[in-house]
Amino acid sequence: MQKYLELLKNCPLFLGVNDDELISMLGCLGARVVPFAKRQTLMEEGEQAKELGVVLSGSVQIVQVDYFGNRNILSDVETGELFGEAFACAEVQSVPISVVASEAGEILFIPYARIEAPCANACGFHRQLIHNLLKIVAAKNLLFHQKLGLLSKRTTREKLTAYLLLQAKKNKSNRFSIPFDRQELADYLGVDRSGLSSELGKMRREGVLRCRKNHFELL
Amino acid sequence: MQKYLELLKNCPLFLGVNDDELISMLGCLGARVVPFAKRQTLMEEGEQAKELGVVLSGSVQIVQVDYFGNRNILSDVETGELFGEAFACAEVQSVPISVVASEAGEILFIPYARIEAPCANACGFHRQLIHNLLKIVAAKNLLFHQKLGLLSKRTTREKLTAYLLLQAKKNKSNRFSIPFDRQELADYLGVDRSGLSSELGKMRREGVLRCRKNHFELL
DNA sequence: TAAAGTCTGTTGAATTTTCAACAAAATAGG
DNA sequence: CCTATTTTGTTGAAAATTCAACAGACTTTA
Repeated sequence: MQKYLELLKNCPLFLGVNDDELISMLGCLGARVVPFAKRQTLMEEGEQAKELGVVLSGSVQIVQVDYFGNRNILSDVETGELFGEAFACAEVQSVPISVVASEAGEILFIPYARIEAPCANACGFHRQLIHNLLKIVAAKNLLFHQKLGLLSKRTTREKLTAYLLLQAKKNKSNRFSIPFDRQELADYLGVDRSGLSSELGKMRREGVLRCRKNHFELL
Repeated sequence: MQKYLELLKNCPLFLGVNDDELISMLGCLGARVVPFAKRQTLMEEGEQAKELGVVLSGSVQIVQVDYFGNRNILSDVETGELFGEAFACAEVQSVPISVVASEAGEILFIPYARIEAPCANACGFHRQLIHNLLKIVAAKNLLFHQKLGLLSKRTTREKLTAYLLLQAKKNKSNRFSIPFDRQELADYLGVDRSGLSSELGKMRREGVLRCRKNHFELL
């Protein structure tokens, strides 16, 4: 846990929390660190969402798989970010998604009940955490708006360029890496992988794009 | 305002608020009622989101329009529901959507700053409202997950049937009305209107569906 | 009630996507 | 360092979507 203190201090969930308090707070919250391997499932569709997860290292993806086995990647969660918080806050009985590790690492799981209810020690930070959570969940709403904007585009080309422009903006640079391989990007954009590859080839030939593996440059 | 008290008491935003308190609370919050006409824009893309809206009567749609004029309907907001709350909570400088009335009615606008900050009178309900907001925003996240599930389907037929099944489930009945005309439904599902119409015709001929105007029955 | 306007369903052609299959390139593991 | 596996790019054919155009049904309003 000690080695992640710096990360946690900068995590939006703990914004405004005194550095000294952080450790005792984590104890009060009943937080626990869980290591995981690549491809491991951290939260299964249908489960009850009692905890939220903070990615301490590695990365995870939020995925849905429909009746016919089509994978839909809803989002990618990087170090310092949260997952499952919306389901916990909404107190859903059955989460509609699975969380799968894309890179091995460690998660900090925090029982939501401990965040929500003022505890026996009358810790003062619950109010702050709830405020932070509200802002985080609201910000995720914005991300969903963005993603809906991508998926509502009609062609692979439009989806792809809109996605790449968003990434460039997010990274404040025309050169950036994406957290997906080709198949994952296709599942994220809701398009066919081969069509995506061929569209990338076309853009390369048109000279608007350079890419190698998951590193891209817009020209 | 008086005539909407019953509605507001059942509004998730005011869950747990004492009936007597409601009136004085609304005053303390600086809430104001605004009437609007059909097709009127209630919130414009690019604005700062300082207020959230509660639909008292009528209904509104959350829409995005891209560079080429393609309309994307993100959601439909009915009586008693909220809009703009996520942008207010996330304190965004520029909302990425517009809110347009689909039916004339009235809105209760509430400045978010008044909800968030404990007021001079030290009203006790701020904590409760924040909790309610958190749950509401988290629940909207779930709705977005659903919509992403729809949009990630590859064919018009799949999107349409998934949407109709969701509506049937939501209404707990195979007979239900939808809040969209054909063009709006197409813009909601991200498909071509004529293709949607023709798919509906096909389903009718297959005998799996009956529909007239915006009333549907699944067989 | 008539006229104007809007909404819906149909059509066929052009475009785009999906699907399946394969080979080259890259990666991982022993 | 070599082999097995995974990832990526390409292809062509089949399927589906989009687009534009139009006519009939339905609404609105004058």
